[in-house]
Amino acid sequence: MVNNMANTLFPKRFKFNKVQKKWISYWREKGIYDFDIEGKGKIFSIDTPPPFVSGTLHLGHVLNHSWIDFVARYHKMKGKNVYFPQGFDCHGLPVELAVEKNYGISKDDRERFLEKCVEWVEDNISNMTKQFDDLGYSTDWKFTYRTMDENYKYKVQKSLLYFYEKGWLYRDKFPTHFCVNCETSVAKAEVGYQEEEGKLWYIKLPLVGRDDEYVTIATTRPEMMESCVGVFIHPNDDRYYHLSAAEVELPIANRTVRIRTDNNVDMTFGTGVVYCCTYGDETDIKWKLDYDLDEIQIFTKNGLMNENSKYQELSIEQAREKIVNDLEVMGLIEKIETHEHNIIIHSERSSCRRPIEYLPVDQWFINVKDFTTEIIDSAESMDWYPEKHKQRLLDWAEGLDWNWVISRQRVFGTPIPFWYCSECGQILIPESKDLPLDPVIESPPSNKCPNCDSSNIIGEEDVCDCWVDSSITPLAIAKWLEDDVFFTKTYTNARVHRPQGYEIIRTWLFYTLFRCKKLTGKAPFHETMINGMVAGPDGRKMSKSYGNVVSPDDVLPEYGADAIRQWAAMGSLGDDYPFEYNWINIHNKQPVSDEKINKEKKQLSEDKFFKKYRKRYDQLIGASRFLTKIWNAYRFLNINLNKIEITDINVNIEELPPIDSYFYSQFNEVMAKVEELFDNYNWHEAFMILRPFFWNELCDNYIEAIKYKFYSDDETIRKNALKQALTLFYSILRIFGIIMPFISEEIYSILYKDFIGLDSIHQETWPKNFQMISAESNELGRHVISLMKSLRKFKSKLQIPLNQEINKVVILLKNDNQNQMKNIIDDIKQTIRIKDLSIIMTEEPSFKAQPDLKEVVEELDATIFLFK
RNA sequence: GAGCUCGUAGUCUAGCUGGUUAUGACGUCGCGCUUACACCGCGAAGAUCGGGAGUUCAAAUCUCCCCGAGCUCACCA
Repeated sequence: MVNNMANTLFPKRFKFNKVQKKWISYWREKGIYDFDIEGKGKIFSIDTPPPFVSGTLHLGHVLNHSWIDFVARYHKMKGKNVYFPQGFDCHGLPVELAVEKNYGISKDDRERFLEKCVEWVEDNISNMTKQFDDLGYSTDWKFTYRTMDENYKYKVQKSLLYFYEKGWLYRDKFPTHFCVNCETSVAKAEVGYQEEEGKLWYIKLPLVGRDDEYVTIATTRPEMMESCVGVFIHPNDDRYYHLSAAEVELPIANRTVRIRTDNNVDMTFGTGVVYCCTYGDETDIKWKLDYDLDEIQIFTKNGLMNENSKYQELSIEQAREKIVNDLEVMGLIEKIETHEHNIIIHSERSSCRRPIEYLPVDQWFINVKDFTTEIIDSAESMDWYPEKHKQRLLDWAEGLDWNWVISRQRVFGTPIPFWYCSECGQILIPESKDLPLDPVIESPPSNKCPNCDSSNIIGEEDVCDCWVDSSITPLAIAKWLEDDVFFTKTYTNARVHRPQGYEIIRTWLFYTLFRCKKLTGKAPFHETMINGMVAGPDGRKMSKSYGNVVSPDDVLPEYGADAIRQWAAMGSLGDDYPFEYNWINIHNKQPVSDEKINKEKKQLSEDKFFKKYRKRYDQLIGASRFLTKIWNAYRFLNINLNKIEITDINVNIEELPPIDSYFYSQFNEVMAKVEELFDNYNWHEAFMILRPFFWNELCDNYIEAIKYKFYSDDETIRKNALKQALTLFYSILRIFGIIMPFISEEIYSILYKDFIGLDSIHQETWPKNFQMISAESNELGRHVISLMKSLRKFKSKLQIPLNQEINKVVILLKNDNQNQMKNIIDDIKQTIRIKDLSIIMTEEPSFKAQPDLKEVVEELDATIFLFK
């Protein structure tokens, strides 16, 4: 009866599906992961990456956030008061696109559009929150944030106001990537390059004051002639040395411009002479700034020539044709070559893919350039795990030469909370108490421009770059501007940890270091843990276009969170990590080559294909097996707990038998290593130690060596053996809780809760070393285990089944005290199954019959004689 | 094109402040149901550490070159 009960509680396999849901709600009800600011221990704050609200987590998130959860659980166990909130990054173009597509609402219907954006984001957040829970994520949701919340926007806008008052935020006309087809400026991330067969025109420009002398430039954009503001040659170019300060006449424009020298000119391209226009490319922009050149804009926002051009009203393409024609008539075209080049296009919108122009438009900027040394200092003062990624940030900071354009011509984002005078450009700032606000809706503090008295005051329509939002996450979670006490405790006086991927070191980490330092005077982080990218089985980053994507939803239902978290723990710090799978034939379970799979994918219908083939996730299979192993080890203890009545699991360490002494001290050693590795966030190596220790030592050797005592006639032996095993297994279970929270909790609730009394194993502390283990006993235990391993090996060699009894074994030991060995004869006899075992210290004995095996075990200085 | 990181058995991975038979996992092979676990136990095979050169008594480990991968930046008139 008792046994049946035990079996229903403890089936042969760990049924994670039933268990996970139960514990997720239990943890929430009991407030197991609640943060208590008055709690014990120094506060350790984790500034987790807010995922963009795409609606679903991918394996990259799983890796990243599993590690973060390890950090949180580990530090909590080590006695820190861990503050572990999780937020969401809400703003972004994909939201706008989704709303346009799914609801068919246009951006122009601003109010309704924004409403739908919020609605869409909220749906996605609820789904992603569930996914985090399913992963066993130990965040305290009461402290979550969303960058679209009024409260969050308030902080962002307040930070902008502060930056403006300090003079670090300014509005300026600056060339931006502009799609004249979509009539909007676009972020750098939205443009790409496309190879195209173009032409290179060689155009003669007459030199001023020298009759019939020309200099020839090569250009792919002849239509930009009228916007030319300078001509450049390389300072070391002997061919043009004499022209260094000359002036050229611009045909059609009828202006003259100077020739200048600059190292950025490629002498080998074209003629080695290039003209600088408003704006052909980023070099043009750089030169404009470096040499303070004029700005002559000739394009309109919808891709036509403007009033500064003689070709006004023509499209850019038409103008090009016309100009080339006119130049030809003037005899100024030297030659035309065909030319392969990459043109910059609006690549992120597949329906557009038209060329991008650099148009000067009014933009908001944050001055970063002047603060790079401070950022570098902040980065240098942090502990980096691993160290190697620090270089990424330093290189970026040192090489930065432009300020940060923070305005985006979008709708769903944090509004830039200013107004400006359309006459004179005067900025009107809001009052702090009115934040957060949308200047498009709210009226300005004054209806007249304080500078020029104009009444054309316009609310800024642009919204912030998402990094403006996310670069204050450490402040937002610390209730900056909201609760001074909380802020001091969780930011100023806390140890603040920043976990993230290396791909956003130059953005998120960089901007956060900068902004938080400027806003609070204190560098935000003490340490950062950097994870790599999750790759597909082909080693390439997971991407739909490579067809190597695995979604957590593909694997979580089949393997469970504890298995996926083990996969995460096996990734090495700071490096890319592949998620392995092989295609197998469902019928014969044999692996199938990629070529065959690709062929079959094309030939078979999707339905048929998935009936025939499936992916096999070897890493997860390995992880599941470990869970089964853990499960059965505790199941075995539980079976015996149901037979042997004990009221506590206290053990007297000093009086542990040899085998227990040995494994208890092994545990101490393993824990010391694991602790050091965890301290360095080296999950991978720690797990590589824990897994074999548990499996090969505690299960295969320890349990096997003591299990016979569970059936002893002596009640004290039975009870002590069980208590000793339960205690040791409990210590390691607590650590498993960090990586595998569900199975640990389940086992705890069945086996240990009555003895320990805590609501959850996740309230436990890091196990202390077992003190006072007898060194002598430990050493003896080591010998016993070693002898057992050898004897098993011999049994295998002689092909004797493990359950078959050996008639006689004589062990000749040179170095040991025979009296001690007497204590362990029973251990060996019972575990290895030997009828007649003797341990002797004399010289080599002689036997009537030849032993079936005689082996020397060097490390023990022992000789073993075995008679089947 | 530039910078950074990486390239170890069939697959993934440890070691990489130079010095034992290069670690572990999955897979493979042989044998086996020890009062838990066959998703298991015992044992075995399998890597000249991407290629080449150099430094050294000694290199997976340091230096240089080449090849390949990933990320970031630039893609030029």
